[in-house]
Amino acid sequence: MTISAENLQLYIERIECLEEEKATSVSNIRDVYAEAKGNGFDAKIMRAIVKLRKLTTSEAAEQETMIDIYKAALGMVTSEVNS
Amino acid sequence: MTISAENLQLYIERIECLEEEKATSVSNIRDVYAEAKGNGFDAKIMRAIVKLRKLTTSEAAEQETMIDIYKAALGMVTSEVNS
Amino acid sequence: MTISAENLQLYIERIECLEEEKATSVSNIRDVYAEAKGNGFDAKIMRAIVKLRKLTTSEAAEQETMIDIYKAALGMVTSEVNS
Amino acid sequence: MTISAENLQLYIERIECLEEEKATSVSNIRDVYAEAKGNGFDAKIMRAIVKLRKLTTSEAAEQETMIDIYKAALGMVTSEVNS
DNA sequence: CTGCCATTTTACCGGC
DNA sequence: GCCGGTAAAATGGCAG
Repeated sequence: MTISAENLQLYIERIECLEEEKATSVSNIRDVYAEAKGNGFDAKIMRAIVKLRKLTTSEAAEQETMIDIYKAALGMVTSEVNS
Repeated sequence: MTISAENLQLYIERIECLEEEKATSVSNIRDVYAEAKGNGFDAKIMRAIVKLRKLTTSEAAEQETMIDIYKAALGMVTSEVNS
Repeated sequence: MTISAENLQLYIERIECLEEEKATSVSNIRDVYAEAKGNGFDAKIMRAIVKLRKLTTSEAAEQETMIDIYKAALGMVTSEVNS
Repeated sequence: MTISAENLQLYIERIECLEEEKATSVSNIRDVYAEAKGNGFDAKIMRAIVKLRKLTTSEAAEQETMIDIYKAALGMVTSEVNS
């Protein structure tokens, strides 16, 4: 046999373990939403809030990227716009 | 009424914490695939394997069966559906 | 045979035809970028511009959705913020 | 230098036009799947079929072989790798 | 050839 | 309980 079965086995096991961890987190998140809902909160709105707070962060990075690109674009133009 | 902004705050925080956990797991999973790849394994195939092991035997079989039926209907090799 | 092979055949063919169309468009898009690049333009920047112009439209809808959700949220609060 | 904003404009417009074409195709494809589903076909399986038909026979076989090898390495049923 | 980005597919969640 | 839409994951394609 040419592929090292042992190593493969170990990788697969590590992955499956991590996936279990992940599944637990997902499950817990669902539980919190459910609990909140049980106390009168609207899950949809909560999701929107969570999403928004994520975006506020990651969107900044995105904007930065865009700005960098446009800086580059401004260096590029050499343009004859009014031709 | 006792539904309070404070409670909402707490729920949001719990969720965000759990999402961070989840993100960590996801990141770790990616790392393991990357490491495996670095040692000559094929990540795509590994993903297929992990998925297979998740499926119960009957589910996997059922899906296969369906695909075979459709293939047969289209005259794509394999088996005799109309026997 | 229990699934109507003919209908299936037809659906598959229609899909494959449409996919071909789509592939042609994709290919043409690539060609335009390549041509532009050949004339000194930076494809990356062009992609950013195209993306931006798309976002400006579809992001408006997204924002609307968010606003609606928050309107609903404001209707919901009944809040005791200062408890 | 002749690289002009006007040319850029034209390229962008051509791209946007082609992207619209592409979007139409994508939309039509979705519609066909929806119609098929409405007539009792399983869209997921149909997608699998379309994908299969794209793959050359040899590619499909190769992938299958790889999966079997990995499965064998993990002691997951099927075949004898080390023969 | 590797890493990144876009697209596509899958799974989840909320509504009917 | 199912369906539709929405978000996450995975695959594939492109540039460097």
